[in-house]
Amino acid sequence: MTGHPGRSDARRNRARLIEAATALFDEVGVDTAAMNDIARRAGVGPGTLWRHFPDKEALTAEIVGQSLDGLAALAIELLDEPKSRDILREWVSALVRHITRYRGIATSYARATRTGDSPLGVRCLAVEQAATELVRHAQARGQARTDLTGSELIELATAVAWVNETTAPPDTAERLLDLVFEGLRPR
Amino acid sequence: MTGHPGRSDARRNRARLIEAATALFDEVGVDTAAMNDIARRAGVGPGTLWRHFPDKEALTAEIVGQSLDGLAALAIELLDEPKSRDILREWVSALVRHITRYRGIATSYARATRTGDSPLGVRCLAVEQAATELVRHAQARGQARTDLTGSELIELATAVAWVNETTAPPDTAERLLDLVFEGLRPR
DNA sequence: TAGAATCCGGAGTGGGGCTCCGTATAATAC
DNA sequence: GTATTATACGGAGCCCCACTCCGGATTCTA
Repeated sequence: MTGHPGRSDARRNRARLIEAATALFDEVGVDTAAMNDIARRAGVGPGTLWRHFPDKEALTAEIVGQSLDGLAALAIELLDEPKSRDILREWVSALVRHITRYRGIATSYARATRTGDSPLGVRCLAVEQAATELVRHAQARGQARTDLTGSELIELATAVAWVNETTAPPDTAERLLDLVFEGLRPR
Repeated sequence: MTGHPGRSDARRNRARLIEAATALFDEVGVDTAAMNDIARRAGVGPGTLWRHFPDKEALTAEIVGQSLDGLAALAIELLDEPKSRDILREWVSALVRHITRYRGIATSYARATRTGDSPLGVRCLAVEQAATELVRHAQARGQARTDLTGSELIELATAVAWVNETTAPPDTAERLLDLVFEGLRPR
């Protein structure tokens, strides 16, 4: 029940690395966090870090992965919710919150989506499929325009998350999402 | 009429640097273009490059600057156009085209907007003022919801430009802009 | 407890942004 | 045309970072 078999110190170091990376990502953001610092913080040599994770993206995927899977699961749950709930809006809010959880993830996420063979890319594909399903249901409920696709929804959510962590004053995400959902035109 | 007074070789080198940078930005994008490569391409030592432009952002500002000023000017022109024209949509399209002109500019633009004292930041402020004016006119024409601000418009445009050059398949910008303007809801 | 498989540590590499200073060159004065 | 001075140039070099390599240590197995 320890995941990989391998040696005991290897498992321990892997856990320490993930812990250290999570902490550093939380403090300074994914793009600013230096790999050497993560290794030092974990009490481990740089070589050990690079053996456990072939590149920085693999480490990012490991940390961001679970909550990404959670998003796919959340989408499936929402499918059965009563028609009164605005499932699409709720899910996109969760998606944006997830992407803005650590600063700099939006870029990694975007790159991973384009080249879907990486460990993070596979997860992104799952999320996109969940989005497609969710959009279909929302359309049937009359809560989304009929020509909207799951990819477009994710692209817009990622865009809002990125601008929220880059340009905009903090916590503008919800306001921007409102604008995107209702449109810039008068209703 | 040579701009800076200074020495003749200095003016010549400055011109060569801008030319080389423009070419490299066009080929590989702003973020990928290495300063040393720009200097070599201009037939100039690295030191010369750094004396003319204190950091990479200054060089970027020099190249992106003119068309940014053009955007502010375009906004003023559009104010006098007949009511049949969709001035807000046209201007935002131009803004997005400008940001996607060189790959990687969206990030520089976003950073510059937040810290408005840089050479690029000043230009961004001008664009933002133009946007505010334009939004006001569009609202008077009934072409924009009344609670929309110029900053929000720019944030969304920047977001779309970024996702268009990062995640999305090429030339999705117009489609995404349509979605943002009309909203994800059914009309 | 010895041998083998596995893993660790950290010095090292290459690239990129950026700096410093001895030297060359353009402008000016004579 | 020459000397002087201010200005600009060139490129070696610094620091930081992602990433690699291998001799040596540690864990597992028989």
